[in-house]
Amino acid sequence: VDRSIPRATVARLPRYLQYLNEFSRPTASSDDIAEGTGLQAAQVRRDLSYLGPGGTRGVGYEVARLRALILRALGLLGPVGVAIIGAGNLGQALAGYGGFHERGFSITGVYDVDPKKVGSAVHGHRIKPIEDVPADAAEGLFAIAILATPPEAAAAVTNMLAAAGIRSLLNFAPTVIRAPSGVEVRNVDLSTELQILSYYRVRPKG
Amino acid sequence: VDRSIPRATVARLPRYLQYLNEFSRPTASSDDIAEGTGLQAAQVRRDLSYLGPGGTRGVGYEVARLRALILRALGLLGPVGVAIIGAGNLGQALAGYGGFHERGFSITGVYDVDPKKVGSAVHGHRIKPIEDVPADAAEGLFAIAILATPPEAAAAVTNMLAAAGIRSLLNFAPTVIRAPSGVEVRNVDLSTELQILSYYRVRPKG
DNA sequence: CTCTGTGAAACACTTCACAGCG
DNA sequence: CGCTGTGAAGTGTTTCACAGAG
Repeated sequence: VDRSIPRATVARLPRYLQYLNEFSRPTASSDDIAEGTGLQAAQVRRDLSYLGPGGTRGVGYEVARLRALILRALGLLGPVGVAIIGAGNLGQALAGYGGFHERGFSITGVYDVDPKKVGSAVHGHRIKPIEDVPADAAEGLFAIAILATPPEAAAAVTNMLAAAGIRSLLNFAPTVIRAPSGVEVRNVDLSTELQILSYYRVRPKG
Repeated sequence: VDRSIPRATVARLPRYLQYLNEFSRPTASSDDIAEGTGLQAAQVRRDLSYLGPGGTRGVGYEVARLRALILRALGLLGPVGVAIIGAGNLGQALAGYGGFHERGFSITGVYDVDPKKVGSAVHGHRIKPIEDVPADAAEGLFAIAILATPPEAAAAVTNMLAAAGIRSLLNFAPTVIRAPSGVEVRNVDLSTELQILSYYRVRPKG
């Protein structure tokens, strides 16, 4: 039996979770979920089938149970530690994002190179020196790192994190990061998104 | 001849553009680009082939020409107007992002519901009332809208924009948006990204 | 010889359509 | 009867491997 879930399905699981959080009735059918998320009912059923049998034929999926199944599949049984690298504008804004705890994450550190920033606090998190990253990572303090550095620094920081055993990176710096092997990198870049949208503006439904 | 470009390729074009911007030599081979972006050389060639013949066998792609081809394919011949809906924390931060002009976009308006905010300015952009959106959109002032509203407001704003003929939305609100037909929506959500990364933290290389 | 551009094969993902459970 | 779960078909994407241009 292959226990792994297709990448495309993994990318949709958070969407189901989000929808289920706002769902009021105790059970939801694949049609309900499809309707609410804008996906096909067949796709919803296929996706959820990877989590193991979770529904009741003739009824649908028990919402509370399905939520738990998705959280377990995503590895969100307990809080997951997240480090923010870079305490500039963006890093500080991210540190202030209130939804971390509620969604199963906790900020375990905010790091910066600038000695003038180190020691001060943003949104209740003391800023630590970047040199502390390897030790904190090795200690298992955090499992995911958010890169909020200037683009020039991103490559060096990536290597430092990879060497320290961190395998999950969320990159906000507008630069191409070559993922070291075994490391999963997700890029979130405003310009990239706008450029993609620009294509579909001219050529709808490509 | 089918002139349309596969979605997966469109999503990678900005990455090529970013890489080419930092490339110093006058010509780049598919191996160079693959090396720099972390993709396969065959994929680079296939992607670029959708732009029409652009390379020289035995040499590679002329960087300046290739950049122009990609920009044209993305519909970025002249500046594209972008509206920011919602002048809260996030909306203000986005309005301050300096890279818009350089990347071919220009902010044509920042809109908010709150009468107390309307009239004041953020980063040089006067905040307009949300009621102005339909008229401004109809006038062709902007072609892409960035949603930076609270999640409760996102659905209503989406409908308003769709009715006004806007077909490209970048949604930063952490909520599920059902795209009206013909409208391309891209979601950028921190929690979603972290949840996906959490999966690969537990199960590398899925 | 180097490197592009592309048929063809391989792979991944989505959708259809329906057997069969509750 | 309503709905799940899934073979099988359909579609989209990636990779291989090489003919042929420069």
